[in-house]
Amino acid sequence: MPLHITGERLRGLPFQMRQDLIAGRKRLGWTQVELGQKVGLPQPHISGIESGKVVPRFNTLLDLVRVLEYDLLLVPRTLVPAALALIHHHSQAADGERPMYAVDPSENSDES
Amino acid sequence: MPLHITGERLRGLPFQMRQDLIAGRKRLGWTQVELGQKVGLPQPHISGIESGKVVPRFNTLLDLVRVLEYDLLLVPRTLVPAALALIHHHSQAADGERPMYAVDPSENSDES
DNA sequence: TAAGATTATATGCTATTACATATTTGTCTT
DNA sequence: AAGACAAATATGTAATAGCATATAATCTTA
Repeated sequence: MPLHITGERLRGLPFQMRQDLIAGRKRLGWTQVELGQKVGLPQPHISGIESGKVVPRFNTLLDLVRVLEYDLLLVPRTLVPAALALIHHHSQAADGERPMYAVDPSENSDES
Repeated sequence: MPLHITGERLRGLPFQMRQDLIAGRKRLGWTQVELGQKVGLPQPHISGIESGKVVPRFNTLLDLVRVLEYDLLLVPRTLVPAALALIHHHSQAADGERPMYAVDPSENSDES
């Protein structure tokens, strides 16, 4: 199925991040219900987050990231390419390390 | 019960991240008003975010991170130390790249 | 096909961030 | 001390994620 990014104004998390969350969950062999239980969220919420229908709060996102064995790094943009190279070089567990700036510009912007 | 440290229900962003946001803003020589204008937020909001009184929504945080020339990376936890080493090695502008997992329980930030 | 498991959608209701505005406090400079 | 700039605090309203529940759609497997 074509995922035309434009037009479909999903104000969900960046596409790549959602893919990483889904990949992380499946890598651990968890269902949305199981993941939800570990972070205290109902399955519909996990579904909404993964599908980009809702944006979780930061703390909720942090919980998800942590149980999925990820972490969020705040990195100076000039160093992002180097960090990415390092990560990709070691890429062992699929790809879960894209920067937010790499996401398609059409899916997020200032809401002013 | 001896409180102070734990139990401090600061639902703000992780201490380190707030410090990085502040450091980034000051590195660019911006006031809270100026930063707010660039992301479309009033000064009191910037204040609340920086002081840990409120947690911005993800998109708001992303806007702040971007204008401050940072980026958020979702990294497999096993690779975080390597990424940190790389970043610290290049440490150009102080420290603006701690991982969220690094904030220990004593992240309590009520310095008063 | 049928049954079960998994995921997606729908609806109220609650909680809290976002927002606007005003006020206050603090710091620095003159 | 006074003034200007910066940052923090306070209040009220609006928008939205969180939540619980129910139900549908999809996928898997016997």
